[in-house]
Amino acid sequence: MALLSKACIYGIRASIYIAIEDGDSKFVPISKIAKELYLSSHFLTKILQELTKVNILESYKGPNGGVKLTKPAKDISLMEIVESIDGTALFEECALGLEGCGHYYPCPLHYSWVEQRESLKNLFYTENLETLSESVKTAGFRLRAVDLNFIKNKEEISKN
Amino acid sequence: MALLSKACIYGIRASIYIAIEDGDSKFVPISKIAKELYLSSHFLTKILQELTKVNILESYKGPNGGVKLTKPAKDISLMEIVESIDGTALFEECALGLEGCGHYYPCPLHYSWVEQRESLKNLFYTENLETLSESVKTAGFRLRAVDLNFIKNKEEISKN
DNA sequence: TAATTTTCGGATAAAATAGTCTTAATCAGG
DNA sequence: CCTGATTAAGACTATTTTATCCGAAAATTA
Repeated sequence: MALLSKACIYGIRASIYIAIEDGDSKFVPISKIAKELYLSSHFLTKILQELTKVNILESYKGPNGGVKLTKPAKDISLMEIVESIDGTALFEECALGLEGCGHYYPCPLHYSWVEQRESLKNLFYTENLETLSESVKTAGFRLRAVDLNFIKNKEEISKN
Repeated sequence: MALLSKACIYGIRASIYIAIEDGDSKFVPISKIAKELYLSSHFLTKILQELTKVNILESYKGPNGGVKLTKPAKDISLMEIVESIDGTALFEECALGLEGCGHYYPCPLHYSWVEQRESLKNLFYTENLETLSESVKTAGFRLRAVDLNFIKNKEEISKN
């Protein structure tokens, strides 16, 4: 099991890409994003529709159309995107899935998990489309898959 | 999306229950565990079979049979259980799902996530069936659902 | 040996997630 | 005001996860 669903991961990658392409001032076609990030354009369309619905993106039909950010990249946190696609379960719920878990009726994992959860929440609130797109633009951080066939030492490159 | 799958959550709750019932020295019937924790005994049987397969549990058929821990509760970490059921993705993989993400080809979230991931890993390695079952036995921490119909202020009880 | 209790494991069903495809609406440019 | 390009929307399919059911096998008790 992963931390985020694929839909969410794709939505985040696409959003960062839009920010890189100055998608706060002009429309970026979904087909272009999908091609650049090696994603299915149909699936991505469906995901970005959700972000349009919650007003993180704005879409425009027809030639020169596409999607763009509704506000400056620095004002869109990762949290907004994740909550829109995966919901708030990860940041709000009990690790053991017990309803009503809290200080009054804690589960055995409650206090450790709350601490962890808050730290995770903080991470997602702090990261935003500006910080993330900057690290791609200036430091060459990666937004898409690497063709592992060209890599000699696969163990090595996965080191932290 | 939640942190852990339901199968995993049920497996953890059941394991803690087994530890509480001194399941390191005697067999505890799965039907009893399921009944006490309000879980489907069939589904739980299937989940615990996996824990038997990886040698965290030992099973015995027939009357007075059931499952028991293969080693002392304090030697079984939460990590062992989670890895057996949900795999290692959560603790090893890139938050954006990029293969080969690491120091050499980091994704924009890499360094923040690695820090978080290590902290999460530490939590799961530290917690074990003894610490967890102790908090249920001595502090009355909760292993099963509360009937929320009896609770007046549902907001209040979910406070951290 | 027969009845009972329990796990094991395969078959199936239901629900959630992931992904594809088609159609309709809309727009730009000629 | 056509025509081609482009996106939105939603129907459709596939896969994975979650859950149930049932018969078989194993062990115990009587």
